Amino acid sequence: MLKDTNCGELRREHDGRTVTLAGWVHRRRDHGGLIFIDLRDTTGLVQCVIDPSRGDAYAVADQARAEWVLQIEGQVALRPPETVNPRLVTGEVEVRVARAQVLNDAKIPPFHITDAGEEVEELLRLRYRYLDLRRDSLHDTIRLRHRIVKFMRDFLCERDFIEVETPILIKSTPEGARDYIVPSRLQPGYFYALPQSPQILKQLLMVAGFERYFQIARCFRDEDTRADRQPEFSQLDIEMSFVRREDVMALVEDLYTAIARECAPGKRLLASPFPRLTYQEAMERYGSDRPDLRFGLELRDVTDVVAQSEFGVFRSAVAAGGRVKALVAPGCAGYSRSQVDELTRVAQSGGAKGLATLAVSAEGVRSPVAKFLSDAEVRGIVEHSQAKHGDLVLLVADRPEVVAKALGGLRVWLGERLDLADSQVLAFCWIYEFPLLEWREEERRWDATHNPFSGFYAEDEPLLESDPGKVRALQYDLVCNGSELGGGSIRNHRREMQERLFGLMGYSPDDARQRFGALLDALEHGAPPHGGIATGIERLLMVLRGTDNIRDVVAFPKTQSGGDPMLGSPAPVDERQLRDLHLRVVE
RNA sequence: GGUCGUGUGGUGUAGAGGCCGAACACGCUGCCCUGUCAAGGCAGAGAUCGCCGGUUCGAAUCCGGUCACGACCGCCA
Repeated sequence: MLKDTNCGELRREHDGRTVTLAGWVHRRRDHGGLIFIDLRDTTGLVQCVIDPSRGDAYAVADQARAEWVLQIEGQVALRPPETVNPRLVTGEVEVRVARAQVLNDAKIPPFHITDAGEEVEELLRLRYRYLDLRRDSLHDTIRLRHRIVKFMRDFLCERDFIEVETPILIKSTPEGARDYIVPSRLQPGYFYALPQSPQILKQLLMVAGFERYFQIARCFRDEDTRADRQPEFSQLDIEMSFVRREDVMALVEDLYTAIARECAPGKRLLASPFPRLTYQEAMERYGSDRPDLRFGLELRDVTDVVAQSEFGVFRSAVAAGGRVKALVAPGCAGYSRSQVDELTRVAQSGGAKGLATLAVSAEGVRSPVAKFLSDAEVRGIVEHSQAKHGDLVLLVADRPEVVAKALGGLRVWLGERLDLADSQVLAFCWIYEFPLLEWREEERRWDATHNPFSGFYAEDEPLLESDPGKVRALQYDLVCNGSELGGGSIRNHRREMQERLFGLMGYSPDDARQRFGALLDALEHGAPPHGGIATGIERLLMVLRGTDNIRDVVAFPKTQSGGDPMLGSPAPVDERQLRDLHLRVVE
């Protein structure tokens, strides 16, 4: 080794020890005589002092510049008391340099490699990702990612799970997300697809009798990115045989509780065991199936209060089977016209046609719609919404889904604007009892709300014929701080039932065989009852690191247009390669 | 497919039709300096304002297009 000690690990008990370090010049301070070099390696940094009396070492320190790679030999010494730096973990000591050697020089960095202050344009950071990753915060995130993944592996191995790798080149099964496809050289005109998830393969492993499987699985979805979505990402994929919903949930809850304790010591769990909300309840109370439980701001139903109102917007919405719900913005009664307009835009982006507001104060209620409402109605709204003096009541009237989406969006927006969420808190919760199916009006068919292999409550079976939208799936989502960390279900392990569901989803028996033949066949060969879950690695890291940008938790992320500015991907390929693959680029 | 935002020395910003032959901070180069830690002092180099076109006597600034990056809607079983 070119080093025998890590920079960031030196402490006062190492006083007097002779060490060899190797790392990067983090900062150099030249006093004309003395030169200080903060030498950085993956563990942190330590101050090295070079005295002019050390001729060769001094010459090295004299010419060294930021990000040069040096090997330094010297003696650890306690700093003079008045020069101790309490902001550095290594600040009580320094290394008195005896010898120094340049292992490599470095160009002037294209941007400041530091977490202090300014944000560098992200494109530049991505082009030089290997430099950006040197920053403490990113470096630490990638190391945390490793610790979490290792923790998951250790945790599951201890509980008799085995990790199985499943193929990356599989078969395209249209529906769901768009597949990335890979042309076959040996079979002209045929294509592989990259997995959107190993769903079918892990179910087949259950049929194969492994009983407890997991994988840190790479998944690929050719859809537009978002702040929390990349074209490729990782999931902790789990599947278990002979389990009930409770077993899977308990396992995952134990795992995530332990991760929070071991890997995020600064964070506090809001509640343990994790609260459980039915989908119905989550939508009613929070207007979302992934509620941020770090703050209240629950939605209140005032439909009954205004059902007979003179106010046409409310009355007609109710008459059409819709609802009127309220959200209280605490302390916002004084909002200006433009601030209320902003709230309205948020509501509209959630699909609402408009937003009615009531400002509650000691003097009474001010509202642009007051003239349409009776005193009793105004009183009823204030009472039902539990608004206090100084609060602003926000009302949306529409179909229940629209009301939920609009007010749910406003709730999240207000949570941010009013800084209601404690960033040190992890509010895990489970959402369960999702509807199994939803009606797709454009395609005139039922479709799985989550996953077409989900089982459902046995007692709901008659509803499959009479009212499919009411069938409750054995599906559960793990949610934390308003982010969907993952979801899973108990699967259908009998062919007849799975085929029946495919039928409801509009697949002919032929279609179903075409797409899911291997799984359907396998279900006939003694498939055990089974279920599992898949949770996003990046989503978890985002929550733990408190970032809203997925690129912060991926070593080499892609841009919004799916490219990598460092590698220059995607890129054209040689004519020769295309020929081998029986492809021609048109246009 | 759509909506919105951003693009000025190496980096981050300022600039709102003539005051811009583009300012500031950091960085960089040179000189000075033996206890700093975002070291300090002095001097200096460095950008025609993403790209193309238009309006105007005159454009970094206004307009159109385009490219890149980002946020969002659609999409993400």
